[in-house]
Amino acid sequence: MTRYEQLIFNLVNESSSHLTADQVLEQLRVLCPTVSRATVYNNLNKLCDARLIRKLSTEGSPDRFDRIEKHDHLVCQRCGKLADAHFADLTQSLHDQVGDAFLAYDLKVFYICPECKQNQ
Amino acid sequence: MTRYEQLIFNLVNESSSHLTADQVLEQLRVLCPTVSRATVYNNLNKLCDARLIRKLSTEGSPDRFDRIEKHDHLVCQRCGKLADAHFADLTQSLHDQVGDAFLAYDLKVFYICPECKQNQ
DNA sequence: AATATATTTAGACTTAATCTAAAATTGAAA
DNA sequence: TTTCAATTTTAGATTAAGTCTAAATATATT
Repeated sequence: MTRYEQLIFNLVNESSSHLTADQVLEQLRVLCPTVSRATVYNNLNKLCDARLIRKLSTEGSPDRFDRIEKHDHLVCQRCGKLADAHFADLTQSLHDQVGDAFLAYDLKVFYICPECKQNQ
Repeated sequence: MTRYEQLIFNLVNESSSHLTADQVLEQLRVLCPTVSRATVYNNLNKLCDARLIRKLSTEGSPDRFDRIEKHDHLVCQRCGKLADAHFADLTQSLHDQVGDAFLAYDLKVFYICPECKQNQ
């Protein structure tokens, strides 16, 4: 693992906030002020390919990067904010239904987050 | 409902292939050769806001639009192709876990599609 | 028919992400 | 170590998806 790969892996894993590539760049520049945007994308993609982190495509906002550890997400329908959640595990059930071709799943639960509920 | 709203609603509902905005435009131009890209986006977004269709954010490809009727998706990890699927319904269970804030959910199941399995 | 409201249009603009080709770094072999 | 190949980084250009703008057109209301 290269230095940047390690640093970016750590940033994504230590953050609880599903960083965008831009936010990773911003954080990384604290330590390495000259690092380029392309390096951030290169390494984020490499880490995704290696399944060391995962990419979350969220509607209407740039992709976000998340730790690989299995968990689900709550997505606020109003403000778009993401929150981690742990719902009942579907792996076994889906594996049974899909067969050996099954790899993984992604469950997004849409709701109105407490802050938006308050301000409505 | 305006004429274009209706036409676009029909296209999305009659297609089994999760059309992108560009594909909707292409289809629509068969009937209305002068329709503009902005009109397609305007109406797709209006239909989404009205919950008459839904948007699928898929990683690495443009957003796709789908009928609203409840169903899940299989996503090929290799080629990215989407296929419809019906897995056990989670609505009740999620509603119980999330409470009244719950709105809906989106389940994507990653796998290797039969064609990719063949060619590997 | 007159007027207000909503929709459409073409094209400019924005944003996210990728690509490019040169420079810098790393690592292995001699 | 020096040499050479392979990898990584860089800055900036490019691409692609989607939004925005403001004028023109169409629709609805009185």
